[in-house]
Amino acid sequence: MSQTKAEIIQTLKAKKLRVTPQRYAVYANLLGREDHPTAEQLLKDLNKDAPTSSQATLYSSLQALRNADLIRDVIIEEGVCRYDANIDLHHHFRCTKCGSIEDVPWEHFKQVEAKPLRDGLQVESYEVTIRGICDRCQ
Amino acid sequence: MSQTKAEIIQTLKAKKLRVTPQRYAVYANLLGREDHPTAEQLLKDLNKDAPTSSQATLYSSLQALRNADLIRDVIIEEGVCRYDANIDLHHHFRCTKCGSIEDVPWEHFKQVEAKPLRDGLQVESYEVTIRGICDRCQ
DNA sequence: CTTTGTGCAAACGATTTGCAGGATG
DNA sequence: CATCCTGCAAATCGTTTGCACAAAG
Repeated sequence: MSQTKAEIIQTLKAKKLRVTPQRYAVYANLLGREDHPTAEQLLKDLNKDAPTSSQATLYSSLQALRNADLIRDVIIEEGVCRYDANIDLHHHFRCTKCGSIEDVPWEHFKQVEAKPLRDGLQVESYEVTIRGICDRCQ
Repeated sequence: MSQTKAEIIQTLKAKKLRVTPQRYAVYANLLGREDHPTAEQLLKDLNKDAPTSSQATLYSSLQALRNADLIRDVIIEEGVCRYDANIDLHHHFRCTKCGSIEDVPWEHFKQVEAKPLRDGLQVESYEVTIRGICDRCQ
């Protein structure tokens, strides 16, 4: 999963995205974490040491990366959108106590697809969302 | 599923909710439909013929009904919350073209629960979200 | 008559947008 | 050097809140 700076830049170029420091920083940051941050958390982290991106630019970077299928939204709680640089199929677990979210490997619910849906519905994708208490919060 | 006015009022009282015309209207409306409306859609429908509820009251009614476990949120798309008077376990299908949402019976993915999650995670609930194209949009 | 709900309007938080200047390819 | 990006501030959208009045039990 870990990519070098040059590799990340290559990925962006391959998607025909202009490589700016802000856009690079957003994508590199998301690639380096698995906690599905909100825009606010992401922005705080990006600007932790030195100012890196404004709020407006962050949202525009996220939109560009999403359109290029490099990241995806995670809609799992009300009001906020979370972002995920893992675009492989997977499910999510959300702790109802601390709100943390973690990936659940696709294989965990592989059997789901076995069951066909009623005729007339064309399925594009599906995903299992699990809610519960995580290790730390027990 | 269909309930008489008296039955609905009984349900509200049983949950120790004060029965106001607004609260009754919201719950009765949600019981009478299966399309998981947003607050905006609900409000428009409630006030279609005669003014029934203000926006602020609608949200407060929804909150009261949710706290009483008579309705539940459906978080399936960005930015808006949808409401559902069907509190039985079930899954959801969302049409990526028209945005409509429909229920998928619990039995459809009954097999999901067979698979145990890793130790340390305590599961409270889970739900499958399917995205695709509905009958009308094909 | 005590408690809780209602409706208005203002407040709020997350995200989007218009626009002038700046950086990228 | 044409195109696209950035950052600021204002705008927008869904939802929440403060408060004076009204209705429910």
